[in-house]
Amino acid sequence: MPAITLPDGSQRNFDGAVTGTTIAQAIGPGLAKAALIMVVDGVEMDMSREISADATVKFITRRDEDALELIRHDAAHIMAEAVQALYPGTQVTIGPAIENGFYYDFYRNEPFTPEDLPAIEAKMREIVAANTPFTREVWNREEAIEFFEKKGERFKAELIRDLPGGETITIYRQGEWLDLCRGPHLRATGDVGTAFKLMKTAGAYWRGDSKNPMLSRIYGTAWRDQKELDAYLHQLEEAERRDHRRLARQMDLFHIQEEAVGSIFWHPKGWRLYRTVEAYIRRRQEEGGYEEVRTPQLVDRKLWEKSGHWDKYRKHMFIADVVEEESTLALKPMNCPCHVQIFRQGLRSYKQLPIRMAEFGSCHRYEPSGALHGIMRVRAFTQDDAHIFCTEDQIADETVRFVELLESVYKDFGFESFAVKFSDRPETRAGDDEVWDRAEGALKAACAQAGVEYTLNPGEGAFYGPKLEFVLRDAIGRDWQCGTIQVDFVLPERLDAEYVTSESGRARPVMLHRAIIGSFERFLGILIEQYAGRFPLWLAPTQAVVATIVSDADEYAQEVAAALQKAGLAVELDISNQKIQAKIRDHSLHHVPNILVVGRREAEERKVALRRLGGAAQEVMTLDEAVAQLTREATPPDLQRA
RNA sequence: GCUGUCAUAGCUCAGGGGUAGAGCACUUCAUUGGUAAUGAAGAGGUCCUGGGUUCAAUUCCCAGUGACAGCACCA
Repeated sequence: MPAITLPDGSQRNFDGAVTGTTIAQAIGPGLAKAALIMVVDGVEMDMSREISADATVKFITRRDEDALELIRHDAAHIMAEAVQALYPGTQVTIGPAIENGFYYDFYRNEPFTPEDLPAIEAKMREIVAANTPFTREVWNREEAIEFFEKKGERFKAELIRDLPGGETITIYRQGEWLDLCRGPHLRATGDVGTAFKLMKTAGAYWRGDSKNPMLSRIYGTAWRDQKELDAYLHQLEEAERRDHRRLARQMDLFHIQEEAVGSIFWHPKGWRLYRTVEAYIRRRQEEGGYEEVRTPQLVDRKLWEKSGHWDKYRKHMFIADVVEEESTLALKPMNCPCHVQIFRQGLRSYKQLPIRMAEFGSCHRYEPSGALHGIMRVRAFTQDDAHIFCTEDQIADETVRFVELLESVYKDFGFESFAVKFSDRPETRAGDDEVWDRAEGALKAACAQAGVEYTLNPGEGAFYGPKLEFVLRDAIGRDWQCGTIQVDFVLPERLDAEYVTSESGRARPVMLHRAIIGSFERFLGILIEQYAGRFPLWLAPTQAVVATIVSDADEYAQEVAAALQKAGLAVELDISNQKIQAKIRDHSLHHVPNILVVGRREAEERKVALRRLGGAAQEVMTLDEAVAQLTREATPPDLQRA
């Protein structure tokens, strides 16, 4: 006699076991029609499942956000059925719901191409229209393996074989077609609805391992209704407009070309943006007790051998052989070994710690060609790198200080929210477990002290220590690691860094590797997308354009531009033979934040008509006022606070 | 690196076995205008590179390079 408690607190009693469908019907015909799935004591279950004990039950309908994942998961199944119907011999593997949609990985000699998608999508719509019920079956493990092997589905068989011993093996059937699946599922294929679309094909390794065969993946998107789907597709188009590669061309910030793949040619405007960010970070770090250094680009392989990088990353290093000598140099892929060399000059005392050594370090890494992405992932980049040499006791305080600085910097750049990941020991690593226990423990304690909430990223730490990653998201929804802090007990040992203790003994410092923005290239890419090119004034590559209405005002316009330039603003002069409308349009399209319009009237009165980007109104003021106002507005946020 | 797609004017793109086009940008001329496109004329191409097929290749085939998407990688 199960008593079912509903979300509103009310209870209903049934004689004997009941299905979700029965409960929903008892509550009302509307719910019975709408309920896609039930949640029993927090566990999602098919509507057809029976409940025989007391339980708390709620139902998920199309109105619930939670329905999205179910719809997407079912859409993946339906896609798999469609594919196998159209392309016999294709093997199924896995097909989960993901953010905004779903995918399914297939094994097939001929990979799927975009041309295949319309037919598959059409077949899917047929299956949805048929509204075939999903039914759940519990199978015996051995029989399931045998069944799939007989069918030639070796990937499925492997999946079942690898399921943990006690796991119930469930099969979901939709008409003739069936798949191994944990469930739960919607009631029938029709519940998926019609708001879905197949998006693209791609290769993906079986079980995410490049040693395994490559599968053919099809991505789709699915939503609760057409409106949501349209909104999503529209959002994708908008994101494309924010793409930093496109904006860089449009705004003349930088370019990349074949002769220097993965390296950036910074144009004057892009470089100005770069220097503005660099100057800002330099000020913030000086204020934060860092000392800036500069270390060599080319360093003998002996140092990389000692640090362990040669062993692990040699394939990703640019090597320079010297004909005249018997030496092999490498372009530095990172700065830490060099910073240790500075630390090692002379005797260090415990009284000097912590030492915060910063460098805008230019690094080169031979990134795999497929990893390159605009300015976000390159082969030559500059980090806002620093290493904090400190004692074990100082780790927590230094981490707190760092996190505070990072949060303040991100806020100044307009990033209010970002993800934090804690990456712990990887499989191949330097240092024994005791050292890793200490390093991970110290970093966790520091997080607690700093009030940092993170998600765990198991096994993703650096080879020498655990790390916190600060992740920002680009316009297309891709996540990028920018900031990081890493606890390292290993390199000081390998590179023999030590200091004199209060007892006049010798001890190893701990190294904290840390970066706030990470690489300038990546951060600027994200910054461009974040603002869609419409930067706040202090970051704008062109802060103002002086545009004339008539050529009689040319001379005065030059004077205005000179005055702004003298005040430190990035200003351009437009005395071209164009109508003012055309000039406004042109500079607005290039996201110039301020246009100072001068005509005969302004020239006579020594005024300017200031027009803000996107605004229709203009404000007439004297030249002096304009200079003062724009200078004030263009002051970087840290200097405004000072 | 792997799988797929793509590569034509500065940019965005159309085209197609018989040496090529549009819009924007650019140059020149006319126009001196009041807040998101003044008009006209002109210039601009090794159709990514190298092979092959063909009477003929920018177009078809093969290879390379690069870009894009995803996967793998990311000290």
